[in-house]
Amino acid sequence: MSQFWKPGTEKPRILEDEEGGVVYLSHSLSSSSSSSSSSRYGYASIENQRQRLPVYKYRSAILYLVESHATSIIVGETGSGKTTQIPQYLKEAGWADGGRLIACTQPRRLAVQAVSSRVAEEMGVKLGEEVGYRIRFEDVTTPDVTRIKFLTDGVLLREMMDDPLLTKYSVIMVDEAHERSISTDMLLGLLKKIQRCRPELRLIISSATIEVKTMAAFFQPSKRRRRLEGDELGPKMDPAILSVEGRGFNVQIHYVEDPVSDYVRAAVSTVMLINDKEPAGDVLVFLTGEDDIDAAVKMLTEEAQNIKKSSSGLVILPLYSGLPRADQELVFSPTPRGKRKIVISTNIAETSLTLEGVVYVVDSGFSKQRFYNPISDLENLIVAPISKASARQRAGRAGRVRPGKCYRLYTEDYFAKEMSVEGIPEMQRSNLVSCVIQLKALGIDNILGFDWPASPSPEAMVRALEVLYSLGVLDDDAKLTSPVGFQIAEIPLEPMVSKMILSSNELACSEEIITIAAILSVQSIWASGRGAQKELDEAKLRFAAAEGDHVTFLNVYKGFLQSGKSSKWCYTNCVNYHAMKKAIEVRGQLRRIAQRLGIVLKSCERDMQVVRKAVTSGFFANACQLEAYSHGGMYKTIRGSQEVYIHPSSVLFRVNPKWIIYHSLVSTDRQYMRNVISIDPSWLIEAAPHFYKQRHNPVLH
DNA sequence: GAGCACTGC
Repeated sequence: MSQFWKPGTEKPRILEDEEGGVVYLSHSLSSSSSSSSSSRYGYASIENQRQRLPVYKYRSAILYLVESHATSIIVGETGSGKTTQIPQYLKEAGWADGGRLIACTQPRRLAVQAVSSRVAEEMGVKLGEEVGYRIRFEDVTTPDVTRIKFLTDGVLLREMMDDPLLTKYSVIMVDEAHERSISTDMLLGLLKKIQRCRPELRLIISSATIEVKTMAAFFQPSKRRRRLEGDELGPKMDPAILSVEGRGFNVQIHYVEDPVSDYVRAAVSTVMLINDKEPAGDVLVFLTGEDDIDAAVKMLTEEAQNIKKSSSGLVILPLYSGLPRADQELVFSPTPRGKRKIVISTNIAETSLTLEGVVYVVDSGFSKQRFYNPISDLENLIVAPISKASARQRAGRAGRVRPGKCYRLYTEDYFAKEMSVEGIPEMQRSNLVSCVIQLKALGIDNILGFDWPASPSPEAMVRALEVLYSLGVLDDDAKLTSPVGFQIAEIPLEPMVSKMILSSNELACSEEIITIAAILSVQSIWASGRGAQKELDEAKLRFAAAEGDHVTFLNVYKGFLQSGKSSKWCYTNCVNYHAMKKAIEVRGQLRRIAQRLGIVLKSCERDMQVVRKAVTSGFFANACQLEAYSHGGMYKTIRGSQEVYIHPSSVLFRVNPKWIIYHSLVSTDRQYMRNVISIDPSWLIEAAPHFYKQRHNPVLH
């Protein structure tokens, strides 16, 4: 065993850049690696395996930085082992002594589960004891026993509602911070605030991109604060930066010489070229969405049939999240001997899923990205160029098993000069209603002055404040109202859905509304079509309610319960069994929360008018009136006179009631309303007098 | 008669 640095002993040799207050560690200075030279095929103990990870060389440096700096930023490519090893190093160094906890957050649930079970295995303990995890619905930890806890960043944000200073934790490691999700950014902003009250708390920000200057600048204390701190004992407030190399193989990058006009066609011919010229190895193609992917699969299948050479066999598989589970799993099956697997995927393969055996990547340079317009309050999905960071991540997918190649369907000049370094943080591309209410609930009064890693536009924040005001969540001073505001903040759903649940109490239909809220929170309860469109439409008719989609959901739920929650029943009725199971889980959680908030669980039996009124109380802002019968029924929103249409998947498509409320809009060539319910316009003034009366709406008066 | 990049509480 090599000697590790312990607090109080001589520090390891590290270069310090006092000017910027940033610590760099050059590779040559790192402590000697004790990576074992035993054959990689031979037996290696867990300890040996741990020591072979690139991060191991930096063990004492990391512990030194964490001891001496309030915030350490660790840059490490995939395969460095930072996620599994750093929490263990911290525990070994005593950071979990005295009943304290080490936290490590992840953006995704699956990662939380995978990483925690790996770490438990390495430590030789039972998952849920010394090492545990927590995600929504699953708290696999034991109080006073668990020392290392993996959790989603969303869960840690929720934990702050009960314990605003997160006092249980001695170190919090925020992993995958480069992804810049809304909850990661919120967490970073809040952790920076917590640090001021808890100087003993240590933060580790873990990022895969080299561009960490902005992150370091964010955690840099202001000059004034630094003066105040003076020479006090304790960690330096200046963030430290440490870079750890990854363990990926080299990936050779190829660019096109001239820009391509049709990236689907270009992707297909590139795959054919790889198949023709390159040795065995699977291919991963990044396109933007279902349409692109289906087109590419079709073209490739045709081309492959045309050549039909003796040995050339392609296994062509699409991959996107909307694909039925069984089809998704096909991409993980081993490639048959003599065949080449071609996976054509969305961004899901960039971060969420890892495919082994990929040696060639084809990168279109585009992905679908969400953009939010605070003026129209609309979120749109738009095909947009990816960032350099994304391009690098995609390329890295080719180097997991052996040296690979990445074919970029854009020019080198474009990559160098036009591609942005990093993507726009999600915070700046989204509706902020949920985010703002959560900050308010944590006592952040000055939302416009909140110190974010990347500030959203003032327009977006003002819009969120307006919506929350109209829902009665905020008062004239933009403070959370009591009890409504606090209750809505407590419910882990969009505020408009939460408002609907609160109103269901007075309307005595909480059981029905909670069912609707649960079903709206899962992707879709209908089995995705794939050639069975007719069956799906027929199945929908069996459940269809004249009132609209929300009431239809209640019928499906009733049928599912009567079948004994049968998967066979789901199959024959084109209902997605997994989605129903998830909805039932969410429903259980919501019932518990509702009870805690004093909502009486009560069914309205067959009275659907109260159900529609409850929906109206949350979604009054989405009310529309039928204007014309063109294109199957053109509606206009009452609020903004925006032209909208009922989505053909709705049970009210072509039924066209005069007044409806929609749950959400999808924007394509038109604005389509998904999940609509018919209402009586008089309910609007009843539900939101301030919202509709102040506008002197001629339609309603 | 059309479509859902990806997450999360």
